Amino acid sequence: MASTRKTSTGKKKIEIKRIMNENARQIAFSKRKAGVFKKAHELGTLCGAQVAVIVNSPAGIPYSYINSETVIDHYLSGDNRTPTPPVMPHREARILELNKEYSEALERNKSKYWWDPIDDLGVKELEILCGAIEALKLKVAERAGELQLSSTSFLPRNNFGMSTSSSTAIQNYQTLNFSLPYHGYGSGFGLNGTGSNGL
Amino acid sequence: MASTRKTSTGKKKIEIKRIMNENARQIAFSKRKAGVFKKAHELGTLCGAQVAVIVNSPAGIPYSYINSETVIDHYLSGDNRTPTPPVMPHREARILELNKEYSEALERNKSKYWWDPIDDLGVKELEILCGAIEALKLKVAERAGELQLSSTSFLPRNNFGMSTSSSTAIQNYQTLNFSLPYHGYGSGFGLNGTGSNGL
DNA sequence: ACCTATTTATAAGA
DNA sequence: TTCTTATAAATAGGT
Repeated sequence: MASTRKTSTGKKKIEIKRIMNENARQIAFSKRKAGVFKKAHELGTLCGAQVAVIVNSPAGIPYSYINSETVIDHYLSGDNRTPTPPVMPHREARILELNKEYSEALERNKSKYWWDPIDDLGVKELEILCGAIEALKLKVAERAGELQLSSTSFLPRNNFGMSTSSSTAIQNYQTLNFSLPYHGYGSGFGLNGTGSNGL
Repeated sequence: MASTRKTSTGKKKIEIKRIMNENARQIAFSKRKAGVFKKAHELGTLCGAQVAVIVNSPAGIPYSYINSETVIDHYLSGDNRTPTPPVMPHREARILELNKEYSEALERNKSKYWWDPIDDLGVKELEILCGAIEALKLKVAERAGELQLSSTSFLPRNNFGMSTSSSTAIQNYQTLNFSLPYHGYGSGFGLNGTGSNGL
């Protein structure tokens, strides 16, 4: 031990309100986004829960963590046949395609955390996000069917009138994992130009 | 101080892998779900980021935290006029309706954290989730337009072919806050019957 | 639900 | 951005 010099004043308690200093806000965003993704990952892993986290930076850059052990396991297991449901709506078919594409993308990117920014998949990842959201919506629609939403007077506006008959067919294709960087689209959040953070 | 008896062996480090004990897994799910929601809330508040977290318990019960200071602030400010965009697609109109409904629901429920389970809003909240997902999808579609996805050969399957012309119109109506309990639908996760946790 | 020993996250600073 | 460190916050195991 060469020195015992104190190099930090340490963490201080802060109020949960908007950080007004722009630079400090950017730093907090980076750190805490990573923290939330990590916690979401742990929740999914420890408890077997499906988790989706989508964050838009103040400048509008989307990041996300979306997991589904079910989907990933299924595809990586090599069983790529579609389950041939009684009726396969286009929407579900599309999700299956996206899941497959993503599992392939996954294999090309082995980083410490697999939600780390991937530099050359912007368009594909956005596609996958579309699919993930579709999958979540299907899940909701499925549940809506269970709750018989359409019989409630509250819901003439409901346009998710899927029959519950397709529920079991999509059981194993709900969500998927990925991350969005889209750096280079920071429409003026005024930081130093290192750029890889993409706020 | 009547006693100095040690009442706990304290936290122990655990591996991030599925918790095999069902009861322990349920407890971890409850605690960590709250933790993730809180962290997501802090990220949004501190950094002004839009955040959406959706969690399905192992039994399929959906919970979510979705924030948008923009939307809530707008509606709570009393300016409920629609912005009258050049063309208002049905989908966007629907989101506006849902946002308004939710801001009203918010006022009726003041709990420590506003994503705490609300016991009698199941159907309405599910509706709102549909709207939130729609909003997220719009956001993605908007971004897809910016990236010119439709000109990419990769995307003949893209069915989000919105024109970018509506982007600015929906700028302030992207997301909203809420929480889903849906307790009482735990399809056999086999716990003691306290029930308020809703796994 | 509450307790508390520990681990983990993170605010400041370099 | 990445590292360090003091401190705040989260939480695993128990009651």
